[in-house]
Amino acid sequence: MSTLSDVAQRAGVSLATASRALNGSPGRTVRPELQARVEQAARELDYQPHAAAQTMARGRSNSLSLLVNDIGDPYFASIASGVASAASRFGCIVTLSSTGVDATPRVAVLNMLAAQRIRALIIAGGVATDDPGLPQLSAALRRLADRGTRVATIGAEQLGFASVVLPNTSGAEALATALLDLGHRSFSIIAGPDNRTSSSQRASAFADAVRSGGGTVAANQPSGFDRAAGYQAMDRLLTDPLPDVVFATNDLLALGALRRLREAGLRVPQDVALAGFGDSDALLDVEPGITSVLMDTEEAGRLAVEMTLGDNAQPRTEVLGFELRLRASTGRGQR
Amino acid sequence: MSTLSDVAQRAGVSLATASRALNGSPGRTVRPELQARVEQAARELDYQPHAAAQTMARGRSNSLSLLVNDIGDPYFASIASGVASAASRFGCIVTLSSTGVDATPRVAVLNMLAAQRIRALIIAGGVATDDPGLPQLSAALRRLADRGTRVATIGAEQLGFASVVLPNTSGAEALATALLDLGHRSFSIIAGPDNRTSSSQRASAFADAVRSGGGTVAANQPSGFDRAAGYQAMDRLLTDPLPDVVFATNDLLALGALRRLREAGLRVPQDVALAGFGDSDALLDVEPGITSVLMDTEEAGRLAVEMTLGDNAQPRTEVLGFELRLRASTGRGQR
DNA sequence: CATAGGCTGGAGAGCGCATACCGCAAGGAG
DNA sequence: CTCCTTGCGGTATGCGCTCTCCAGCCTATG
Repeated sequence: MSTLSDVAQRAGVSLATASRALNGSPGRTVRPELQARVEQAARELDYQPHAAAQTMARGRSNSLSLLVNDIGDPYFASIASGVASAASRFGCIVTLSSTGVDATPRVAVLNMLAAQRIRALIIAGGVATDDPGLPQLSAALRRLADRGTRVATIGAEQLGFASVVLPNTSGAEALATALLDLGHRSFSIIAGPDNRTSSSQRASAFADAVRSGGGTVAANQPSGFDRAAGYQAMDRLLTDPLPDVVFATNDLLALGALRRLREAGLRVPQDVALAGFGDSDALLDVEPGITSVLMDTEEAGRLAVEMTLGDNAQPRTEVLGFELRLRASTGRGQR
Repeated sequence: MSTLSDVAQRAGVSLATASRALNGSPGRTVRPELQARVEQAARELDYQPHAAAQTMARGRSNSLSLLVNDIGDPYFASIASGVASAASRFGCIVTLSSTGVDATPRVAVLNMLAAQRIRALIIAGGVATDDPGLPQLSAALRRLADRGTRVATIGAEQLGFASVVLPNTSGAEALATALLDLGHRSFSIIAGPDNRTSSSQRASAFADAVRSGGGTVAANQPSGFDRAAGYQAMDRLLTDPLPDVVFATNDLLALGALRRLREAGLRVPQDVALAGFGDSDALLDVEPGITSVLMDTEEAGRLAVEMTLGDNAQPRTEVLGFELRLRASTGRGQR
């Protein structure tokens, strides 16, 4: 493993010159001839800079860290994709932590990341608003930020950092309006856990929009955020007369509900219409097509990177766009 | 930002003692009283070790790197999930690179990783066997390995490193046998690109097993590896009389084919049976259920970590298990 | 022709930590 | 009671690099 001083020696220059030639130095230049000699020496020795040494000498690292609930979840995977591509444009190494939803393991991870002196931290995925570890998580985050790590969150603006805000409210409103326009009048909401801001935001914005548009919304029971929860929630809804539309606050819930409907022999949208939120890839192959609100999650990742690494002063929060995807599952309003 | 020497000073001990108290030292112990004093001082100062400095002093880092084609793809996301959880058990930081399928950008990434002096590298996802950048990729990989990085691959055993081998051959054989047992006789294969080993392995193993079981296999045309490719391949198949079964070498191809079949008004499995490979989550919500070969990709990630970080001498290659998932899409053989 | 000022190369001081080595004290064996 | 061993704390070196400071040269200017 050759070092910079090997390169310098071989090129017949000083360590300082070799460093300047290979990695540049603000406001300094190296005579082209020496520059070339150094570069050739580096090539001949197959020199690779030692990132840790650079980090130490420079006093800052070039790694960015992404914290997600579950990297196996397509939602987070898609964010990771955006983060990875954007970070590579900044020459940053991306480190990944998949911590689950609880606050406590996150605190542990944050401490490891503090040791890394990471340049930026992006947190995707919320924590339950009533998680007992929340104060410690906030404190750990605050410490990181105080020490120079730029923090941004995606869909967790309540933490008080730069944030990509999901179009929960605007998207849910737009969806509700569109469904009313289609002629639907009675709605049930499968809301997911009520201690997760994104699902409760979607649910309440949807309900408000429906009511102010003259529709009715049935009370709903909190649950999980995945297919199984959707299945169970739908199961409970089956005991009462069905509404025109079941709105699930995310796609997985909607898919779980769909499964229960199929098992009950009910047709979508003839017997009941169904809508989700997120328009994740999981909807791609389902028949009938499920109405949903498309969020460009890759773009969310990109924006978050931009907010932390971009040099131009970025706004502290940025609202992600959305697109309504009206599909067969909500019919054409001829009901 | 307090340093170890701050801690030592506050605790009234030397730097060395503080280091030993906080991070241990092989074969050395610290008197319990001093140990406690150091720990308290660290707590009071909110001391965090400087990972780069430790890396430098120790001469090795504790980061593991995962290289995938596309982290947004559920297959890779699932591997990443396994890798992340296993790596955290080893106290390793995971860095993620999502490089696409081409060899050349991978070489660039490998150079960055070389600078990181990473402890282990896990490569998931193959490269085309005829990629012009392949020799350079091999060379870069070899250099990394020579410098002490432990390399493992998932589904790319041809690179010559420790490897988790996908059950392409055994799984495809088992599937073919099962389909023959169901009474199917004529098969078409949607094989994906023929320069990707996993798809060509599955295709040829499947074809061999079918033939030796008395069935017939139609020649197939290479294509991509995603839904669009499956759609187009199915489109071409529609011009000829349909076989009993269409086997796609991965699930996304199968889903693309399914879409084309639906558009053509053909029913699965009544008009034609359909099978995929991988049993990814994408199949979860599709009706009818698609027969596939389940691979535990999370486990693959875990195994790869074990092979690189585990201290006990690991076998150089490990074959991933599989499970046949026979579902409605291949009928019950009453045809 | 003298001198200021820009350019560029080199010397050297750290960055924060682990660890080899040294020294001292206490305890056991002879 | 002495000598050797063992246990443990401290000192100091160096990991590989960046960057500040200084010195030399060359050019421009009065």
